Amino acid sequence: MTKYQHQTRLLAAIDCIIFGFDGTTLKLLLVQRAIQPEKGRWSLMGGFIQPDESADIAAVRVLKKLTGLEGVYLEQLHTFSDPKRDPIERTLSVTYFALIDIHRYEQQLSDEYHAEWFTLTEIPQLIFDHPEMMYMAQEKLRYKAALHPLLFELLPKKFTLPQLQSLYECVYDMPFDKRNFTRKVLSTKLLVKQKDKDKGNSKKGAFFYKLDNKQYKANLHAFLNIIPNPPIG
Amino acid sequence: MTKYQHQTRLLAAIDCIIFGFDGTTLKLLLVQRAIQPEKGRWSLMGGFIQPDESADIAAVRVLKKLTGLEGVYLEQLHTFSDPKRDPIERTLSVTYFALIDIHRYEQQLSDEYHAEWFTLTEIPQLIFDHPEMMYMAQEKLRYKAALHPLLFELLPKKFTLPQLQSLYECVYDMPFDKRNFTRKVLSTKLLVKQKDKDKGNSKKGAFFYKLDNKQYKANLHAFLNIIPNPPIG
DNA sequence: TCAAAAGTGTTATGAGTACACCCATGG
DNA sequence: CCATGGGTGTACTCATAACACTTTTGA
Repeated sequence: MTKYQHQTRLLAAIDCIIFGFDGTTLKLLLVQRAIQPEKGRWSLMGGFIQPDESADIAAVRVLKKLTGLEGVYLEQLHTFSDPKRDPIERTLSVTYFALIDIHRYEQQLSDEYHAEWFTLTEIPQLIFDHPEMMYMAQEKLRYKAALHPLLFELLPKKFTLPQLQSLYECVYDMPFDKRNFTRKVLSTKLLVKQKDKDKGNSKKGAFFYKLDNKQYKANLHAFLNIIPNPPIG
Repeated sequence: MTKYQHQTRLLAAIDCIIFGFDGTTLKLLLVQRAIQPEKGRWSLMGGFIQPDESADIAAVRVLKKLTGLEGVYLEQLHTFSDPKRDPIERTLSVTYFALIDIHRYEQQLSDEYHAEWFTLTEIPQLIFDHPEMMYMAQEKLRYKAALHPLLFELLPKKFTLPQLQSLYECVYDMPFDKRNFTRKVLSTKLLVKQKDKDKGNSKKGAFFYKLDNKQYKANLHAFLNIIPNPPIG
C-alpha cells in the first residue's frame, strides 16, 4: 500500500494577517484578489501550500513576495476549514499573523500586488471568512501583547518610549499613564537607552531605545503586565 | 472556472490530544493504530476530515467515537503540515486538545479501539510527529490553565477542593499552599459549595463544590492567577 | 518667551505569600 | 483515643495605580 484509499484530498492554503504601525494607528495590509472568484475584492494575502512546503514555509514565502521582508515575526493563528468557506472548491486555510515594521515595507510592491494598508476601523469588505480571521488575529494580538513583549516587532530597531506608548495605546485603545508605563517597560530590562534622540516629534527630543536582543530572546515569554487589567480572550 | 487549476490537493486529518485526571495523575488517552503504516504502534486518536466536515466537526466525531463523550472541552491547538510528516502520503493534521472527565469515559471502548490511558511520564513511543503534538498540548494546557479556569473540565461535576488542588499540583508538578489555594479559588466566585461531603479520602470528609455555570461561562476568560509564577510559553 | 512634548518620584492601596493550629471522624 | 486529612486567619512584602510639576528647545 502506498496511498491512503478512499479519502478525499483537498486544497490547502495559508492566509496572513499582517499588522503594521505607522506611528499613529495600527494597520492591516490587504490585497486586491488577483484570481477568480471575487477577483478585485479585498482580501488577506494568501496562497496555496505547495507540494514541497509546510504551511510555515508557505507563509514565509507569501509574506516575502508581498512585502519583500524576511525574518518577520510570524505565528500560526488558527486553521479555518468550513467545507463551504471557499465557494469554488473546498480549501482549508492555515492562518498566520505577522507583525512588521511598516517602514521596512517596500512601497513598490503595493502596485505590483494591489496591496494597501488599512486602518483597523476602515477595513473594506473582505472575501470569504477573512473578516473572522482578522477578528481572531486582533484578539490574539491584544491577548498576547498583554503578557509578552511582542509589540516591539512593529517598531523600527530604534524607537522612543513615547512611540512605544502610543503603540500600546493604539492596540488597547486606552490611555496609559506615562510614568507607570515607563517604569514597567524599563523594569523588564529589555530596553537599552541610546545616546541619541528622536527630534521628529518634539523640540526637546526623546531618547531612542533599542531592544537588548539577548534579553529579548531569552525573555520572549516574560510576563510584561503592561496592561493594568489584561484583556480577555 | 469551477476549480482552482494546477494546485495540489492533499489529505487532511485531525488528531486529538486527550487529557484525563484520575485523582492522582494526569493522563493521556492513546490508541494502537489500526491502519498501515505503523499499524499496532501507539498514536494519538485521529482521523481524516470528511468531505462534508470542518476540522472542528471531525474532531468532535472522532472524540465521540473513541470515548463515547459529547460536549467535551475541545480546542484547536496547531496545524502540522511538514510535507514528510506522514511517510505514505502527504497529510496535514489539525490538532485538538481535549479535556475530559476520565470517569465518564466508557471503558468498553478501550477494547474496541485498543485505547489506553498513559501517565505523562510513561508515554510509549509515538508515531510520526505525535510526540511534538503531545508536547505542545502539554505546554498549552499549563499556559492556559494558569490564566483561565480550565482544569475544572477534567473533574466530575461535583468535586472537592483537595481534589482540585491535587489536580493543579499534578499539572504544574509543584506543591501549593492549601490556604492560599483555597482563598484564590473561592475568590473567583466560580464555585458553589454543596451541602454534602466526599468521604472517599478522609474520615472527616471534604465538601463538594460545583461550578457556577453562569459565572463559569461568563468568566471563562477570567484571570485566575492560581499559579504564583505563571509558566512560560 | 512660550508652546509642546519629554522626563521624573511619592504615596496609598490591594494582591500575593509564607506560615501553624484546630476540627471532625472512622477505626 | 488517635491517626488522618479538612479547614481556617494573619502579618509582611511587593506590585500596582493615581497623581503634577520641571525640563528642554525650536519657532
